[in-house]
Amino acid sequence: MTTLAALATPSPRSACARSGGPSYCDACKVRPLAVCAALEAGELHELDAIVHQGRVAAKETFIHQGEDATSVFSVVEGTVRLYKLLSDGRRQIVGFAMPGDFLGLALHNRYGFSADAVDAVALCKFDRAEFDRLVSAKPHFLRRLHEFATHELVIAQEQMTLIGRRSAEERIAAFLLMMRDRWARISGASVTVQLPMQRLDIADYLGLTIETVSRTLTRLARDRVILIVPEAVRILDEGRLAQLARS
Amino acid sequence: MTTLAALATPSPRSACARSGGPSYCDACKVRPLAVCAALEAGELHELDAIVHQGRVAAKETFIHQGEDATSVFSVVEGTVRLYKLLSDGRRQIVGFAMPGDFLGLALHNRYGFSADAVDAVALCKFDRAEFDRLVSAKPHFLRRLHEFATHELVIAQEQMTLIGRRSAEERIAAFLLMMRDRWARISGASVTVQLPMQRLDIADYLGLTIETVSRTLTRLARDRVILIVPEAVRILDEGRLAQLARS
DNA sequence: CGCGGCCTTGAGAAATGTCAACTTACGTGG
DNA sequence: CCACGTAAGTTGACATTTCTCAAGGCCGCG
Repeated sequence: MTTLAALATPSPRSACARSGGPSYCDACKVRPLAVCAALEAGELHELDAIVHQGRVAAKETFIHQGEDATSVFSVVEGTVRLYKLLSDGRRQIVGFAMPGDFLGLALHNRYGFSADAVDAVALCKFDRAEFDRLVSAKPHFLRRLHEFATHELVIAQEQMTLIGRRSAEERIAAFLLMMRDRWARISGASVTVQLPMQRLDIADYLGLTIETVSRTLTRLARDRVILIVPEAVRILDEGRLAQLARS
Repeated sequence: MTTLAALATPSPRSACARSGGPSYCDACKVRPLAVCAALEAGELHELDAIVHQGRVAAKETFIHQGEDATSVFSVVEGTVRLYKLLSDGRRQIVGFAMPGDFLGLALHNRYGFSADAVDAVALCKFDRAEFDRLVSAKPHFLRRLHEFATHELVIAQEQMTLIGRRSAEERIAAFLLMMRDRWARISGASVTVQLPMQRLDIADYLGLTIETVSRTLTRLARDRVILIVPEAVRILDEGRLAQLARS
């Protein structure tokens, strides 16, 4: 139910998404994408020594906005939604974290957002203090973390522009292309864009309502720009979609 | 007209906002707020050796979205607006930079936004390569930069929530309180909130139109929550304003 | 004094939100 | 294996906020 309890597999000192065999981060499938890529083979065991591998079931919350930020995470598998809640229940999803993404940048040691697993998620969890110690000892690791933060900031600024200045159709088109590109980095290009999150999540990410998302997707499908399939969307007319997103 | 030309005062190796006397960063009025605070007295001369002090007149653009990110900046005086332009002229202001703020976080060495001076701006400019060299040599400086980036990210996420999920009135109220708090850090608390930017800037920051901003401010003034004065707003009923912002 | 930039105000339009009904898919238990 | 219940998604009718367009006011500056 809470952060730690949600991380079912206890296995401390286990590997970062190891695929059997000796438990070391060097077997990790997402390492090239993750922050860990900054560490060389010889340094990996230091990370290995403090990592806790975990799984979070779909819909479980493992970061609670406002709580003490005692851990940081690296997503190995699945999709995570990061969001802020207003007192009256309105929600803004500030990002989706996917394999390779780093979670836990926090100010004043408090989480600024909550995080749920969208589908089944596997992640590497680190105690913040231990992680910090490692980061302090390795400037190139800190540099990579800083690159990740900078990247996040750039994405956030683009998201502001999307939400603040673009129409519903433009937002949806841009969202689909963004998801396609993100999956492409992780698992290769495809015209089928996996959408593990539900309509409500898309709505709350784009600053729209679920009905507007549904109607807009339906319209794009009617116009043969996309094909809606369960858990995904197939892009039929990439040029048109890109045009809608730029506009 | 362009980045470098706009930085009128040539004076290389001058101080970061020095107030007369020997030209060194240790006379800088905003140093405690700026990234430079991470450097100790003994290290300051290294920064001093690569800083170029500059001034940018109101409305001049000194960072152009998409161009090579050859410099980074620290704002000393005045207000800067950072924005993204869409091809059809729509604009989203992604932030206002004020004294102590750091500018120039960039991905792939391209600026992701443009930046203009809102009023007369004084800033410290650094060649990115030289700055990077200094950062690489001083992990505690990198750490401070990372803290700044993290802070920016937190702000950006709040801004997303503001734009994506709050009404015009809530946005305006939150904006006024944010500006008040930012000025408080720089120059002390006051019920008079300086607003150096024009209505159009506020609108483009909050994802609204200038008319909606104007109407909303007028309404708040009519309800005696604020008093509108030239270049500023006086907060009359802080409780009410905070309530509107939270809601 | 008159012009131009900025701001305000009003009237009507448009995009998106709200509310409600209905469909579809899926898992559970009879 | 079917019936039911529930969660997610879609669609329609209508409401509301915000935008758009247009006019007018204020004020500093030439």
